[in-house]
Amino acid sequence: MSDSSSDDDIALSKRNKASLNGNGKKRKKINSSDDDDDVPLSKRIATPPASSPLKKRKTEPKSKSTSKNGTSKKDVKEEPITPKKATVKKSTTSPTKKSTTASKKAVKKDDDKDKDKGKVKISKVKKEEKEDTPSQSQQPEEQEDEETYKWWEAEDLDGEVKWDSLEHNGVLFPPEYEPLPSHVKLWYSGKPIDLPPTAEEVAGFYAAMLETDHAKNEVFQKNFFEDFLQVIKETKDDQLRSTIVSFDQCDFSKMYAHFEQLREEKKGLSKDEKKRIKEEKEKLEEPYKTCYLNGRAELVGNFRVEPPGLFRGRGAHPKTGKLKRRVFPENVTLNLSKDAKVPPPPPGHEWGEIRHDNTVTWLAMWKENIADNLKYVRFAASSSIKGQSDFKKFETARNLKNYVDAIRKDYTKNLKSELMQERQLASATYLIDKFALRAGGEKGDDEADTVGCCSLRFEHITLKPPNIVVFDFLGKDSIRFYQEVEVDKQVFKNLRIFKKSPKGPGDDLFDRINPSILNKQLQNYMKGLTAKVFRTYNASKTMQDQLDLIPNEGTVAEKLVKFNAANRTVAILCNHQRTVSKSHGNTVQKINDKLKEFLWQKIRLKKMILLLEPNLKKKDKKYFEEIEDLIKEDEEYIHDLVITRQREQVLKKMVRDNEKLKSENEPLLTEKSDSIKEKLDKIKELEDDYKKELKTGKPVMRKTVTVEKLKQQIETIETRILNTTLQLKDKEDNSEVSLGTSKMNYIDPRLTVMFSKKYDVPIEKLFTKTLREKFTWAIESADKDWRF
DNA sequence: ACTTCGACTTAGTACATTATAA
DNA sequence: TTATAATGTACTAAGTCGAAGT
Repeated sequence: MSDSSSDDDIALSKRNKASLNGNGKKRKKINSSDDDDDVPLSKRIATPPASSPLKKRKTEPKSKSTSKNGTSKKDVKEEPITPKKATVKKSTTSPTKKSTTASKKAVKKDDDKDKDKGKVKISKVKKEEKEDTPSQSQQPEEQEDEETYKWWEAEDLDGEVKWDSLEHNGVLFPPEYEPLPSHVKLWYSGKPIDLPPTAEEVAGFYAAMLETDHAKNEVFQKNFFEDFLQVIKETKDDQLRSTIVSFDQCDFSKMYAHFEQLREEKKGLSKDEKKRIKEEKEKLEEPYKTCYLNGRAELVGNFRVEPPGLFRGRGAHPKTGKLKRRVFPENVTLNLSKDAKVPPPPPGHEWGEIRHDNTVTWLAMWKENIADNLKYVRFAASSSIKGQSDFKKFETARNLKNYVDAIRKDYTKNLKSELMQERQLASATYLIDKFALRAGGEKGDDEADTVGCCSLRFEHITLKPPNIVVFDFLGKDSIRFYQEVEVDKQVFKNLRIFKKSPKGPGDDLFDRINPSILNKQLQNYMKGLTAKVFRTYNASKTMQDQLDLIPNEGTVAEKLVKFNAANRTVAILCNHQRTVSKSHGNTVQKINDKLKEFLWQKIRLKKMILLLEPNLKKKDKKYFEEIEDLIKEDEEYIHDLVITRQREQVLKKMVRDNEKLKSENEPLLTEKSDSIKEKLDKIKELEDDYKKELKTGKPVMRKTVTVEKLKQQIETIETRILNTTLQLKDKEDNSEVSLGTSKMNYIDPRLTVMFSKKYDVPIEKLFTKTLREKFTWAIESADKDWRF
């Protein structure tokens, strides 16, 4: 069992195979999507091709042990940080002194009062009445009720130092592994196997995912199994080691079934019990949720250490399925004030490192073992520190409008530059500006092969004279970017040059530039300008323009629809997608059936009118024209639909009633029971009527009606048809577009606030609670006339 | 000059909760 | 009231970008 060393080979042999031509570092990968040659526009191909699309959702038991593990957590929380009383920071602390040394990190952290940042004025000092109850009980509620710190009314900070004091209670570790009950085992070669807990845990990770697409992915299986073998090796159980050698012999289904059962049980819990469990969980988390930044309470974002599991890489990630190992306190570095109390590590453990670096904003950090990346515990999105940088981001983007004309003019000119590098820079900037591409840094062979602007390769664009470019590549998260667009003539020419031989598939389109060069160039125009600013700028600009088109009229619901439509144009610009839910096809089918049925009803009613007054047909030809639209097959189909549905309803109700009767020990109903039979007979009668109708083409009328009434009914149905049609269209339009990402990251929230105020649409309809908290600064600072 | 590292933002998906239809 | 669909949140992977390292 070679361990890690072999990762690379496995990792998608297919993909790397191709890479030879071009210079060494270039990767090649021509068919990112073997199987989807003609996927409809912008359909993602990230997901593994095979796999049955209609699989019902399987949830994998997240981490085993539903139980309240008994680990040490509690001990830890015994002393949450003391509420640090109000630290009234004098508003005017040393006004700006420019941070002297440019970059020394960690140099000036801690408490020397003369930080550079200075000038944060506290507009409202929070008082903490709780001070006398030092321990656990500082409830967030109380604190929330107090005035929150309005940093946006304070002066800005600018500089290296991010805080003056920082206190927190560390991080929450996942519960220890609890071995499965003895009757649940991994089976191998048809026999149950005893696994030591560490190995069983890993097997369980896979078992829990058995019905997911991941588990069916070969790379995933390979990576998982390799690491599984490695863990077995680490157990030093030589016999076991020699037993388990082949993935194909492993049968995880028993374990899977067990997890399913646990899930069911959990679902079946009574309300009270669920509530109790939840409360317990909250209590456990309590101490970690809040920290103190410069003496003020702030929420922590991800205070939970990521639990071990199998790495779920997106797209064709070479490392997908590898074991993400458990993180121990020894792996964790905490960051807090020098004079802050260091939270006690879980009993029997030590913290890896304690740091006091006030030039960064993370509270804790550890290194993950898949790609050796750092993972951070940070402040929540609603925190002042995040809010400030968010604000800054939008102000930078907003500032771009003062420069964008010049920049565009320049790059248009430079499209013809004699210098290849300049020409490439100009062309790349054009693409970023026009199509909202990302910068596109280099990626390694041990990552999914995705690209952005600077890393576009030969095969990612196709040129169609005179000036059409077809983009087709996988971007961030392996989301497909497919667009057929018209471009500037000169850009088209340039792209053709950039593709000229000897370049071929696998070669970089922009071989003279990279994001670093590009950004450096952009900085010349404006401080803080980088490639990603264009995405923010263009997104917000687009939103502003779209909102400007909306008339201030109609109901709230109508205005909301328009707002969402504007939001959608932005999402489409940024290529924000989501997978269509596997039930989507079904849903659409259902709606279509509904529509058909409405139509049928309508026509049927019209026929009735004619039965009552045949001469109307000549009088109002148009009105009755559509009767011909209904073809026999459809009619039959709908009859069947209606009849089947009614029967099912009756039977379903019977089943439900029976459950009640059963518990009361009453005799059960059957299809023979009088009440049921009566209903069924009626349906049968209806069915016969329909059959007759089908033959004669004349609806059977059992009740007396008037033409007036029928016309009225028709009208009702018509509005229903209209509504349903709209609903369907909306659903289709939206099914693969994700509005959330742009709302959260790209559209200046002040635009949304402006819309809310100007159009009188409650902000609750536009921002969810979390977004309202994140964007409090915008809600309080923008008015109805605000402009991006 | 280029690569790697560190810290931060952006992103889709899995799961939980709430709203709506039946 | 219950089943299902829509919406919202938690989670963590995957980007960007500046600075350190070589």
